[in-house]
Amino acid sequence: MGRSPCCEKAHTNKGAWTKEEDDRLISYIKAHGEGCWRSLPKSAGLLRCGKSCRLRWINYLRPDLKRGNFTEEEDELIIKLHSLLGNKWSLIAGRLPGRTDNEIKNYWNTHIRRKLLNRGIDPTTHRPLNEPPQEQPPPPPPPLSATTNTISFSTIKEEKQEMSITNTCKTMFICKEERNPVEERCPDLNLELRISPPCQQIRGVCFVCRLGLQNSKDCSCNNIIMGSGIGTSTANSNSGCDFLGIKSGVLDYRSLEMK
DNA sequence: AAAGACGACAACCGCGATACA
DNA sequence: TTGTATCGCGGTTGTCGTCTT
Repeated sequence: MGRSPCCEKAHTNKGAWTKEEDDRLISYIKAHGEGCWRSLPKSAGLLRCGKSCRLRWINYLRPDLKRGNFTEEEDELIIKLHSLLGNKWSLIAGRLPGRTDNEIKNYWNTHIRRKLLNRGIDPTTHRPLNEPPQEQPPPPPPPLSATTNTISFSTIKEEKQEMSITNTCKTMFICKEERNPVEERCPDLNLELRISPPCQQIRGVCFVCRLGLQNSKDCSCNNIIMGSGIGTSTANSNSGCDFLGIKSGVLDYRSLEMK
């Protein structure tokens, strides 16, 4: 039953990779291809965990990697993608050829985060720091045709991820605008997903409270009552209110479009 | 010049999803 | 159907180089 253990940790090297280890890994993968990470170390004569080999290959040894500084265009793309996807580094990396999730994650934490803070933007929410509470609900989003951004999800893996987002949405009462069911089967579809807090933030009670989590940090109706929240919550608006601590603006997937 | 602080990034760890026996 | 291994991901840590005092 099951499989044998991933690796014998007692007999594996840890820490920085040597040139010799790199060469062994590269030549083995060139000869046999990627995959079978579990058996790769033994076959390649490496005293490494398969997991470690995979990481080393994906992040540093792959021939298609683009090394060097990020361009301004890449910076802006990362920021935009992060505002849409959050810390989904692998998805973001999928949109930046030659860049890895680990590289982007490190770059985000060391450069972009600071860059956004200098701009007065919260790197987590992508909203202005110290944003004053809004008296009025945010204006309704402009017509879709005017706002749709195009993000191409080109790999099967990413499509799978998209599906998981959709499935998650369903379990979280997230509304999906099924404007054209045919598009769902098309790889070039515009998902037109809209993630909203449960439409029923009824009578000023947020979804978190409805789950019995009153006074939770995720409670947004406190914000309404106290008038001191991030300020976008309204009892009768679907747009712009917090949902489990995540801005619906951030979760507005209507702008994701499959290519 | 030395020591501590800080930044950058490579690598590890833990977890969830999935595959497999 | 169930238990376990594998894979892949995101968060965190460790280490090394550079800067500042």
